[in-house]
Amino acid sequence: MERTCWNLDLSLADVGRRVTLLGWVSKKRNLGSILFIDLRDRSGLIQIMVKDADKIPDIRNEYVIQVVGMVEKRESPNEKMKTGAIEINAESIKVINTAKLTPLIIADETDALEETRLKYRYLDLRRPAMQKYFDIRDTIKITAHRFLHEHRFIEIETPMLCASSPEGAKEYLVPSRLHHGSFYALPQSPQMFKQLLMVGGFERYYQIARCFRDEDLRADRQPDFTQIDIETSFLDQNEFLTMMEGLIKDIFQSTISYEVKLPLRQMTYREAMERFGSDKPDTRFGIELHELKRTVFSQSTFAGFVNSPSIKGLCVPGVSRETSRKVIDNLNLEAKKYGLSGLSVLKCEAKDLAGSFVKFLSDQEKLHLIKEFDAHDGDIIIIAAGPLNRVQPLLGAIRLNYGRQLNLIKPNTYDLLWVVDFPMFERDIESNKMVASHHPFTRPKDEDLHWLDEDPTKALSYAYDIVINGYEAGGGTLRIYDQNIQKKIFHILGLSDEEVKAKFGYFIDALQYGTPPHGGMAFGLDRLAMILGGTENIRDVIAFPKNLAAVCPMSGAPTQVSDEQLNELGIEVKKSS
RNA sequence: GGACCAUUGGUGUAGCGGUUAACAUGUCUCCCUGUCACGGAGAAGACCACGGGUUCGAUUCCCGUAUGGUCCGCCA
Repeated sequence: MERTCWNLDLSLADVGRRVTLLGWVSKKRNLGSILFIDLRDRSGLIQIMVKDADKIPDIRNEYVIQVVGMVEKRESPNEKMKTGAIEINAESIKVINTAKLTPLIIADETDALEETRLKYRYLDLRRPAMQKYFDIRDTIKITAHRFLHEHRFIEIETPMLCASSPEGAKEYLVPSRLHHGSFYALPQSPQMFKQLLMVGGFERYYQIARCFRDEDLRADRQPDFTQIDIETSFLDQNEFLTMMEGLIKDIFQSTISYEVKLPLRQMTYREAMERFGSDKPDTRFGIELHELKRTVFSQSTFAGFVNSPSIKGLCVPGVSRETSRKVIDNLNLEAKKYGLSGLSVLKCEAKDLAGSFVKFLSDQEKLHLIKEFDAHDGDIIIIAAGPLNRVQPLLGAIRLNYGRQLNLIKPNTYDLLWVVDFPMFERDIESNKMVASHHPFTRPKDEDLHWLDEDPTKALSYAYDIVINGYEAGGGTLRIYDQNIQKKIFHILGLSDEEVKAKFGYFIDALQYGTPPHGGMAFGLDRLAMILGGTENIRDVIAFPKNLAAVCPMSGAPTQVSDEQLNELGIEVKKSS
């Protein structure tokens, strides 16, 4: 169609130029015999000025129009607009298409609820704020492509239709029409393929990879999502992390012009859990966790403390007055979520502690607590007791809630760090079996190999997460290439040779033909876009996302299919009552 | 699988055991020559999510269901 440029291509330099613009009517301001139209295209808004409003056709919001006119300097510029110094003096306006009244206001300050926005996503996406998220997302991808290409990576696509693998997240299954009763699985990640590409000799691979996980959703979790998936050969952990830091630095620079200082800090998993109660700590504010079992309460006679393997606490400044009965009830509710019967809240008043729990404390313990936290009047101290793997996450969650509630996190600040040295194994609470913390191909740290025989839970791994502002923005591991160690790991996981063969057969085979030392990671593209775009909702950076019930509010997916389709696939569906 | 919160004109909110259900915004009509969240005047627009209960009376209180959101489990 006839179009001379996009809106934001124009500036004062173009005054006097005759242009033809295309776009949507964003806003109309009719002052009688002068009419203003804000015309929106993908680049942004520009003001159209119509001197003789009677001569133009009836136009309403979101009509698609073509405007022919002269670029003029404005009598009264608008500094808030990028094109605020100029306007288009319209000679003619042509309606290219009309629009129904939209169910939501198409402006950055839309007041529509997310439910409505998702139902009419195609309209929501017209909002400049939304388009900005996708610009950022695109810039991340372009930057990654360029950086990785320059570092001799090659992008290779791996299959979407894969063999089901028994470990890890639940998979989306795709029935086979040609093989009734058999199913493909959509990849949770290209994990095995990328390792096989290392066996295949590519040395440096990447892929902007779609991944699928049939798990319950969260504000930062979608069932289909995108990773910048990376694998390299012949790099040790620090060589690899240094390279990835370069990528992250470039991404921050190109998207938001933020300079990331390198090298990034490394914090061990253990330290992150002990100090912040999270393996993805937001370290932009304090309220750190303190160990109390060995210190303040070493002599405690309180039954709840004596029998607890750990007691930890934190001190929240200045919230004593707001800490009503209801607030304390909610804290206890939070504790129950984490499998603890409750927690203790103490208020610091008149250089002493108050609250229903003080009766269980000796004077010495009270003084010790105040000193431990350097607590002042108006502060509260929250204490949780129980198994460490519940106490720490609980206090970590409470810490984060207060950090947000008290606005302790400065906006537009970025906190990047590596969390390293994850344990190889965890003990599953229900089955008491040993399970791999990451996956069974994660390489144990050289200096921890002896623990595999002595006490596997003490063995740490070459595993690393990049944590940005309290989000796990990516993670990965070095992989095992020594088959003897691999056998030992399977043994610890309680897998027999037959089970290994059945579960990982072709993969284990492949590793026996000269596998290079290798390792990699995957960045969550959606999470990066979310962090850099400044939103806490991953749905904002995904064009057509699913809601928490894994339903697409616009298309209605998943939907029922016809009996013909099912017959062809040899599938019978149980009618749910 | 579990916990909590929400559901009121198109949109977003307020509200209360008895109301003409309020406000903002959007929409429509009229007026307006420099607006830009334009302004002014007026109008239309709501079985207060659904089902049951308590009550003389329920949009309001209670229970259930549905939908949505946040979290725990889960996410090698």
